[in-house]
Amino acid sequence: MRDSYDFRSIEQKWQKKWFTSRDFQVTEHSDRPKYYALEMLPYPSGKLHMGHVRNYSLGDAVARYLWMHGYNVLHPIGWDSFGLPAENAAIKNNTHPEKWTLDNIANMKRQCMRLGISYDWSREVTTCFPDYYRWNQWFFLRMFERGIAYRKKGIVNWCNVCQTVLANEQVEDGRCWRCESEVEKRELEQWYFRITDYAEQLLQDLDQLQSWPEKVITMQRNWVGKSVGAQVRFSLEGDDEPIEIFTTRLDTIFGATFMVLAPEHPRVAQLLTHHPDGEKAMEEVRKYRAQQSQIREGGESEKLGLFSGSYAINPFTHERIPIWIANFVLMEYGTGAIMAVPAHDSRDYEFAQKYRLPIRRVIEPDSSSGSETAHPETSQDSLPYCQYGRLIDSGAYSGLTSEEALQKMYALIKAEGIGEPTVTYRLKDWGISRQRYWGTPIPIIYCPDCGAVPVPDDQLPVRLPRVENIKLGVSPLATVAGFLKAPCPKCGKSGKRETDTMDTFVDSSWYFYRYCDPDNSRMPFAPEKVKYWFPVDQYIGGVEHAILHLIYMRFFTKVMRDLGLVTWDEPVLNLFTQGMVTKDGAKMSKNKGNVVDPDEFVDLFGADTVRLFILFAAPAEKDLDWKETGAEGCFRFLNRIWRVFSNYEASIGQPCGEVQPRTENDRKLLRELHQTLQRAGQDMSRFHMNTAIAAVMKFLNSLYDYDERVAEKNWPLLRNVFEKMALILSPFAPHFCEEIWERLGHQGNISFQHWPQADPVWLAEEQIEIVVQVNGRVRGKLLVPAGIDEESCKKLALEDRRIQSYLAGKAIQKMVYVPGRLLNIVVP
RNA sequence: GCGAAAGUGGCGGAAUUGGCAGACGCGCUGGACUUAGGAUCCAGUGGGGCAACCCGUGGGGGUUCGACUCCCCCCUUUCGCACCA
Repeated sequence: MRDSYDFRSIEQKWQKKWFTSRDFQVTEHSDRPKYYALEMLPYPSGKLHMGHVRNYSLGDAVARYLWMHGYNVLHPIGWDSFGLPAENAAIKNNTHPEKWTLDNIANMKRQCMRLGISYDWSREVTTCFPDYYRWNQWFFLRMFERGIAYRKKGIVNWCNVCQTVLANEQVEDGRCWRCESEVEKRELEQWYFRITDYAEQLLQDLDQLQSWPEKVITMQRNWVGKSVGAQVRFSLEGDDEPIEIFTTRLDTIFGATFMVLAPEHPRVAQLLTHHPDGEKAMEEVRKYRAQQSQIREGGESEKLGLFSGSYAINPFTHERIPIWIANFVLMEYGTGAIMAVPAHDSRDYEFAQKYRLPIRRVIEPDSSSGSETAHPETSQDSLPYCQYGRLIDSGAYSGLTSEEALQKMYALIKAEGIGEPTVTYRLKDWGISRQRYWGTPIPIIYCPDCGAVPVPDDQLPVRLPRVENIKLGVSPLATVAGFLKAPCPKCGKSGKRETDTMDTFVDSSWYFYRYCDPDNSRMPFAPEKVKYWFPVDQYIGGVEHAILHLIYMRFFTKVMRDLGLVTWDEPVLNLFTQGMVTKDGAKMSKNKGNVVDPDEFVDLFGADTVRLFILFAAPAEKDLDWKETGAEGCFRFLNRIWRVFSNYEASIGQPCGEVQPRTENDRKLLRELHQTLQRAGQDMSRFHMNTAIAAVMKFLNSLYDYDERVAEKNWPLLRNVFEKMALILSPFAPHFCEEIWERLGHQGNISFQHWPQADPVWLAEEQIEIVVQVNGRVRGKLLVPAGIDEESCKKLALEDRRIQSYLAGKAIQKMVYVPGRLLNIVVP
């Protein structure tokens, strides 16, 4: 790398300047319009990986680009610093989670600084500090007051080897991510957030998120999983207590030939007491339950079921139908019981075939609506038929369409009191309890008399006590006597603190509000500060957060709105999901040993090159394969600029007069410069960083061309060229551009200069090239004056010898003329 | 199985509204400068053919003067969901 520009000293110089003179610190007091650029806050796992570098390079390009457009840009960073990995690392390395975490933060902060990202470091938020997590507790208490935070028994993932609850994300293919033993389901008492109360809003307000990726919207919509249907009570034969089922296809109820309960359904045990061989049946049911509690390993497992011995009455046909218990019905969804309509549901059909249960067709394709080519259906082979259609063999409803029948049937069940139209959601309440140490203590004291009592606000934060020697199998906080015992805030009697901590997704649900007012000790944030900065104008992060984090933060904002803290429904206007950084096509992971360390490449090429390459190598939303030779190419590009700049520096270093193009070469270069400005600006506003950079590279080639063929250089022009190049490249390679900017005799941070606009005068070409086609094939090109009219252009084309040879005296059928573009001559 | 996105040179990728396919970069080939080149500069680089020219955007149809782009069918890959009643 001999002869390369001295990126080490240049980058150090500017980083020092930016951060000591606090160039990027912002306040709400500005006459510029505000812009909030946000990147997902990192988990401090040790060192930055290339995914972080990509995220922050993108965010920084956006932030600096907007500064140059006159905005007051908030661009903060923080650390999502509670969580399991810290605890695991502590156990493994015999250290403390706090030390491990703070060391990692220090290292990663150094790495961020080294990349020259324009963060406002005065707003750094660290979620494991009491001045942050006390507000988690504060939010918890507000939610507790409103019944949004509540305690209930729930099914959780339990690893018997590690003796702990696992988050869903920590269960991979039904096994514990650490010890790979099978995960069980356990019933435990846990704290929950009633996110289901917001299910409808979370769904509805997706419409406000016009510039979120379609993919994320779809994933969220599916996650909330709304189904419109009805709950219907089926009375039992010889039993007063009916069983309620949920269906979205009430129109098929005349075809309901049996009922199926989930193995966990509360009525199962009671029903089986009437079973001739109840013991054995119960044994079978336990098998199903055990099977269900393991998470199934992909694909559907075989449907198994047994007859309960009891019968229900179909409220529409008044027929008695057998009640079965089967492994394919889920207790968690709907009512845990279904009416089975084998003719019109593929699962019911499969089950009915296996156990030889009656199948009755009640819907047929609606030939009157739709383009259905009316096959004379021979019922058997076209079943199950799962679409809407027209009802048959359905009593008074026969002949109606599904839609018509549904409305009438909903009305009937309501009138008869046997059911009601219902909406169900897949979304479940958010279980936030973790039997772990490194997290926010839940601010609750259990009093033998008063029950679960909230810790009063003035006693916040409930500090996380220091626990040495964290062990498995023991809830760490329960081992700290000084923490565990606490007087009941209501009656003063001796009580016990909650020893569970909060899910770390709570921390990341509102951190971006805290950035607006990070030092507030009276409130999570001052509403007026948040009001100034919000909503987030651009959020950038990995698509892996499409569901959890991005739904939780939307939920939190809605709760905050209901608490009167904010006035909007949605916190983030625009979301951009970047692609992954891979190596040799595979996700980087320690196991595979293909992790690329950013530090190594910053050492080798400098931060500007690394940033440039990571934005250039692929469109930002797609996966990017890290290639060292590619990074070298970007390094070469910066060096090429540097080389030609160094040659000219003495002549253009100081302002040297007006730009006056004198020759055709001058004019050509100037035109190309302005075309580049145009292109780069357009591309950046569309997040097409790769093509924006390509445009500048292309321009550099023109500059080399100019350098080679023009002996008498136009210094004012070249000065202008370097100014503009430095400006448009500065969001990507800021140190490099600052240096050039300074050497051109300018003062002041280049990111606060105006983005250079293309001058329309120089965008207009005097001569344009018209493509001439014959029958759609390119047969020639004409250089014509820009304002040429259609007739002269056609005339020129027909006079062209080459074109004539293709026409060969044939009669012209048609000529298609696209002004400024092409002429297509059609001949037989 | 359902849903979404995507398939373009040796590779990463370009191509506002249908209008010169392959910008830009990597790699490769040749040359220059050099004791040297893994530095730099210049030239070339989709395939076939000496050439004129022909063929080329996963495959097959279609619409159009004109299709990477629009429509229909099929194949492949990636991602998401996965017994949701």
